[in-house]
Amino acid sequence: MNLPTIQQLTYLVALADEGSFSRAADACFISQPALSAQIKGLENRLGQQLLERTSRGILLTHQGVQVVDRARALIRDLNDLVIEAKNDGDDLRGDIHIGAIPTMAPYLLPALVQSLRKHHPHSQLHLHEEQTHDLLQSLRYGKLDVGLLALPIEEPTLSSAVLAHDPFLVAMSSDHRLADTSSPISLDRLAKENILLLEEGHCLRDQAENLCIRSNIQPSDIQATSLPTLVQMVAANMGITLLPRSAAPIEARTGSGVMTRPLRSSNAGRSIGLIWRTSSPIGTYLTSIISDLSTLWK
Amino acid sequence: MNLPTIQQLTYLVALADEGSFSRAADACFISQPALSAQIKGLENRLGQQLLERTSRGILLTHQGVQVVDRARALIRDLNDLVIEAKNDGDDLRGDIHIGAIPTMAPYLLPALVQSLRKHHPHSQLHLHEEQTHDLLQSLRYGKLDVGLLALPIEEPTLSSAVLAHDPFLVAMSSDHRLADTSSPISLDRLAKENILLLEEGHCLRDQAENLCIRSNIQPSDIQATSLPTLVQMVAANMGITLLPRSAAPIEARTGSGVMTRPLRSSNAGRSIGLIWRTSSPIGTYLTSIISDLSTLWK
DNA sequence: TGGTTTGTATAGGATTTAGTTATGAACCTA
DNA sequence: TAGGTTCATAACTAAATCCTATACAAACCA
Repeated sequence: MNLPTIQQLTYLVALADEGSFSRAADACFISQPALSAQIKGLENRLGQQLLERTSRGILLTHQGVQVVDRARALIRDLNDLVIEAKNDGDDLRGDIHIGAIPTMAPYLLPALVQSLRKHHPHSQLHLHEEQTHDLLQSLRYGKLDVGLLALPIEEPTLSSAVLAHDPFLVAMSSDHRLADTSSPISLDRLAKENILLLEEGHCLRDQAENLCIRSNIQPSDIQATSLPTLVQMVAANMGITLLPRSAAPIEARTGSGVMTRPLRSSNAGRSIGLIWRTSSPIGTYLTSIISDLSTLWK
Repeated sequence: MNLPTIQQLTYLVALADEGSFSRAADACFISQPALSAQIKGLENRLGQQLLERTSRGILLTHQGVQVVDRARALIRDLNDLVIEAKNDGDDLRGDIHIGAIPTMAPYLLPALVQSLRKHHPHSQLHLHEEQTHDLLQSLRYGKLDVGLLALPIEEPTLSSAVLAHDPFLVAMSSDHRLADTSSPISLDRLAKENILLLEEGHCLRDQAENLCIRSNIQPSDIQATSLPTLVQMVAANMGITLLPRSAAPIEARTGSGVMTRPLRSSNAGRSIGLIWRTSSPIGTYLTSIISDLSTLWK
């Protein structure tokens, strides 16, 4: 079915208000014949005579009155739609789905959430914890809007920004023989130690493993399913591990039975970054978040 | 402000429903580039990105969801408007203003009203009593939709139809010396009588007066303000008068003190007719009324 | 890894729609 | 009867809309 145009309805309303074709045409800033043609078109589409043309102006038929009433409401609603849509511009609204990898979520998400809530108080945040691979997939499919993970990630459809560098610390039980001081320790000293790693799938595992390989260190074949578990194993003196500095305040807090020492003359670690679809408008709104967090985590 | 088009909103809704430009374009029976262009235009008008274009289809932004919701409602309302307007075709609806001249209203309006209510039960009838001149003016200005009056009336913007012929009867007091029989009476016999007429302004007066002049009869200079008054004067034996046959059943009913005799070999009288603006759609609906009444009053 | 499918965007041209001015006929008013 | 209304019509122009063809990117699949 061929629907009437909003324009036609607008003209009809003007015609009803002004009471004559010529005045209505002036009010609409178009010529009188143009208005005549549009009204005629509207009457044709509706299959109804909406008004009587008299020598003195116009008279609305009963159908005309009905249509004008509804048209007014319709135009008002359409205006509302536009206003509403235009207002919706200064901050993000609605649901934002945030994903974070498990080795970052507990330690870094709180600050991200805080910053987002500060800048975009009208949005509802939803938090998800996924490993990098799944997180990227969810991002591509629109299940997530932003991801917090380790960079670099090179993907044509995704954009990312580094927030901070997250150096690795050596974590060991407080009883461990290397725990006599908290001064930097060189990588060589770890060669004889039993190095515990996370299980496959965690990008942190890959990063730590790579570091070991590059330093000719053979890691243990015991694998932990999560960072807290890993730290528990360290606390139980089953070995030592490489712990991101960002996790230390929580995992190696005083009383945890675990202590950390930085690596000497090495900036081994991971990059903490945000990632999002390039096509998503969220990119625009993330700049302030990024500057917030990179300051905080400097 | 440049409002979005209903078409653009329709396309947006289709896009939201189908999830991809190509499928939505198919559903709308247009090409995919055409749809792309329209959606782009809509986004421009709203100043908002409504959706993300991904390699796999589309994702609605938060603004997109909002706009789609409102757009659905708008399209539904517009459809309602069309359906409502189209349905409004089989019978008349709403207010119909009917005017009748005072010498017809009491006797003929009831049947007209009955017929209108039968054929157009959804309309509200409003009755007005005006003399011909004012009635025609009200008709032209749209204050009335139909008039019941004496024809012929030749006006370029008005159409009319004759319903019946309404012959004049001679009305006299039952005590009158002509009241000895109810057989036809010739015009000549009235020459010596005192003929009472209505006051100026009533078309019935003009018609009766013309008949008198043509027949060389001098009417009385006493004038009645209304037909019932005139009949009262006749009953009081102040003279006789010419009474339309349509008024007789009421004005000269048994017990009224008045009786009537037809005119011999004369079809003097008036034509009962309907009149309306040619430009008014009511003309279409009047045909059945006209056939009703012309049968009834044959 | 290369071909196919499935997405969207862009370019150029045809068509339709909406607008213009000019003009005309009917009517009101002075 | 002249002049100013009214709306309608005609002929033309401008712009919006849509088409086909093409490009290009990503996902899929053998």
